[in-house]
Amino acid sequence: MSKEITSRNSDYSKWYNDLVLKAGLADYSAVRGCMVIKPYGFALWENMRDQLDKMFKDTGHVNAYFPLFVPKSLFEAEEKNAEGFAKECAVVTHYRLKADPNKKGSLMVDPEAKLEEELVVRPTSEAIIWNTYKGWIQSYRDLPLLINQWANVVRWEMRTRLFLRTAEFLWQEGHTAHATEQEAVAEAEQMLEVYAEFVEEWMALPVIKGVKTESERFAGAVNTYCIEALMQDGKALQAGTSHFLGQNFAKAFDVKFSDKENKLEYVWATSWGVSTRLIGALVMAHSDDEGLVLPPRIAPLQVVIVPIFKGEEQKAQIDARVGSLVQELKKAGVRVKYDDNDNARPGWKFAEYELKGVPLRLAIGARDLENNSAELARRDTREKMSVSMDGLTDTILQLLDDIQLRMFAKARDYRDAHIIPADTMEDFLRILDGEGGFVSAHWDGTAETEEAIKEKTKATIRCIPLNNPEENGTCIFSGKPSTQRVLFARAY
RNA sequence: CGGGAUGUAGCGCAGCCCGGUAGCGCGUUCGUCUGGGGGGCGAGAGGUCGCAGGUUCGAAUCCUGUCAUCCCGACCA
Repeated sequence: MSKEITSRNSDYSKWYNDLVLKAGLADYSAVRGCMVIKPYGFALWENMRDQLDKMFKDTGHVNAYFPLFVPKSLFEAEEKNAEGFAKECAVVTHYRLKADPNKKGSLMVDPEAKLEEELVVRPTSEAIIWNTYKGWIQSYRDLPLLINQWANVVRWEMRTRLFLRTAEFLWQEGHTAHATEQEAVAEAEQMLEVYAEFVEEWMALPVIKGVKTESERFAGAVNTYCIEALMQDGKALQAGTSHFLGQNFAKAFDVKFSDKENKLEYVWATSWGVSTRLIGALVMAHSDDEGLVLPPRIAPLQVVIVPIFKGEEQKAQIDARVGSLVQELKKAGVRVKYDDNDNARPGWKFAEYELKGVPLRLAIGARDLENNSAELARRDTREKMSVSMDGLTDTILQLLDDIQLRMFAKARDYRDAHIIPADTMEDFLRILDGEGGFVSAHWDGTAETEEAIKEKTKATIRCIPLNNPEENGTCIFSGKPSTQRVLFARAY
């Protein structure tokens, strides 16, 4: 009907856009490259954010907030980082508008209000944060400093896509300072584990933990850890990154501390982040041609109850039955909605809640009242069953758990079936041009080869998996000796 | 920044080639019958045709410019 969505087969990109727009996650805005996150999409982000925030705090971090603007002189202090982001920075040059004398009703930038120093709108906050940390850290007793911030950042992208790449996006960025290298490395690894746990257990999305190659590494980092997920179209998506920054920022911003021997040392740093991009990953990994499929643990709504009735009398009976059930479910911590809006009919509601990916739908009508039953439909398998009203809360709790596990298992099976070894460039390309996925291949370790393969196949090295087995072989491209396979894929 | 496409009612589109004052579906409003998979019937409301110029007696339609968005590339989380 009016909410037909494009099928995955006919046009995957269009399917994704349709889903995001029609399920009410986001909307385009009047600003090029920037989107509006609508209430339903934001509710999803809130659930993700709340859980991540809890996990950060459980690992000893605290939240703070740093400015949106970074003076250019600070921004350029860490050279590699500045260079890496320079091409996509929005810059504030003036601080005032005035009426345009040549055009009535229009405003113009006041040329007399030019800033002495331009302000860079943060593409990431290392610069302003390390400039601040300098004043906070004197002694080893001030360490470690474990701070996270929830913020927006701006990266002026040429080409944008809802959630996956927008000019402005929401994220969290953790920035930590440590007395020793080992401690900082451990922190970066720990946060990678936190991300992996969150994405797998809450978003039901299996990930591969790994390390980036030098050319894919965060600008200014010594080492970049990442979690990589696989979408249904066979393309990979970086779901989160955690960086060991060494002493690069400490040196650039002169952040030193006195150690126990009263020697001055530069501190060791990490930073780590995930963004609203995760919502894009969630959509592309689980959803189907009917709409979103959301994992119960982060679904804004877990259960929707739809009454089916003729006349006020039946409606009142259903209300009474549902009322106590809703109370019970809420007490059990279930996010439930009783949709008794009489403006939409049951069939319409069924389709609408499927589009929105609500994990469970309960329909109750006159027949059910007689039989003390209800019709329960699960979104992931689209399976419908008649269940007893007795013990229904337990039935629902169990099903929600089952959906969560099943969604993960399904995504994991798909992912596992799409990690394919290749030993020739012919195989390599055949896999990518076919169903896609990760191609596990030997690489000689040089940036030149990596670049050449990218040029030829559009595939990049997504990561060198953690605990990657040693295996002697020859580079798939250059034929030079190699000690391990790495994962290639076309990526978002 | 290069290539392609689109802008007409809240949404999706037709009309444009061949100029004559705007139409369809969905939604919406009212009434009614309805209700277990996106309802039926009847009656309404709703549009300076993205914006600015130009050609013409007359422009949604032709011309020029401009803005915006989407898709494909180069860049990136």
